[in-house]
Amino acid sequence: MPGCKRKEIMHSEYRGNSLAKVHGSVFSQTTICRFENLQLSYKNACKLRPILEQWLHDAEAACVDDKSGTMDRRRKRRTTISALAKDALEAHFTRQPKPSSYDIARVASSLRLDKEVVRVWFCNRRQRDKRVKSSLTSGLMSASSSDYDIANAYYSYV
Amino acid sequence: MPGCKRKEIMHSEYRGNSLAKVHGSVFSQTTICRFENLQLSYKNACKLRPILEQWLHDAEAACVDDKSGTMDRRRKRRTTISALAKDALEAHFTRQPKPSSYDIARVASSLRLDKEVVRVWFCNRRQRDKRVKSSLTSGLMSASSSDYDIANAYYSYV
DNA sequence: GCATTCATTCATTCATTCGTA
DNA sequence: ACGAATGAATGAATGAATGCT
Repeated sequence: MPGCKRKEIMHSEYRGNSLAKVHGSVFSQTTICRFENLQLSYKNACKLRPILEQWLHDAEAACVDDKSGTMDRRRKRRTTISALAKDALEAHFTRQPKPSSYDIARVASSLRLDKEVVRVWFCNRRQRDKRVKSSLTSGLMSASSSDYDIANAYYSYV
Repeated sequence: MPGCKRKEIMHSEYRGNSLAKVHGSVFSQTTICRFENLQLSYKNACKLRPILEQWLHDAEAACVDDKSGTMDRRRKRRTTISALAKDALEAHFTRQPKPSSYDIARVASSLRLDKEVVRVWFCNRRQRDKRVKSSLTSGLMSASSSDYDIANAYYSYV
């Protein structure tokens, strides 16, 4: 069920200016999305729930602009990993989810990717794996399980 | 083959007021059109099929007006891109479907267009490209024809 | 009227920060 | 160092406005 309020909330955030800070923390569209689709770890979800729910409750969007834009150092340009490479990485992952730095180097060179990119890919892959397995599957946080199943479906095919 | 029922269904929707909601989701004329003309991704089409088919089946259009029209913020007025500019963009696309933000800026200024407009144009162009190649037109909906992905591999030059 | 294009919203992937062992 | 939390950037789904013809 897509939250109706979300749009409003996100809106201001979406346009550069952070908004309504609760407890001094603001969250991105990404996190809201994960929350709504139950893609957070159980622990994480529990922590965020009250905060996010309060947001969704408070209709008012008293945009507190701050533009704390302490834009840190240049962000590395996001690399696009081809589907081909992804398949290869996936294969490696099933065989060895936690490759040594040597393995990483090998894979990286074979796929013409930066070592760091490969390393990070495995990190994220492990996270995802864990999320899928531990987040709400365990049934704790009952909620409407059907929603989760749908979300989960996305992962089932990589 | 144009669906006969479609007109009726669309009609009410077309005029601002959402109608017969199935599962709470309503679709626009655009989406119906894409569905009928097989311009959706395989996955997307599968998802929509049951819903849309039910619509086309249910003759009655119990218009549930709600005008929940939480009319979002001002929508940017649609810019019209001249044929000339389009040709140029197209040329750029064949050379580099995924221009860097710097390239975008360059193209934008050379064509006297807003950077954002150019960026979005490329997004949409890529989508179209993918749709055409992967949807149903080409591969008789063979599941994982990743022609695009393979082609894309060439572009991943970091 | 139906189809296509510009625009926006929603979901996922690469990337970074931060606690902690 | 490593995983957990989090986000910017990107892709995917969808729509309003515009064209055809």
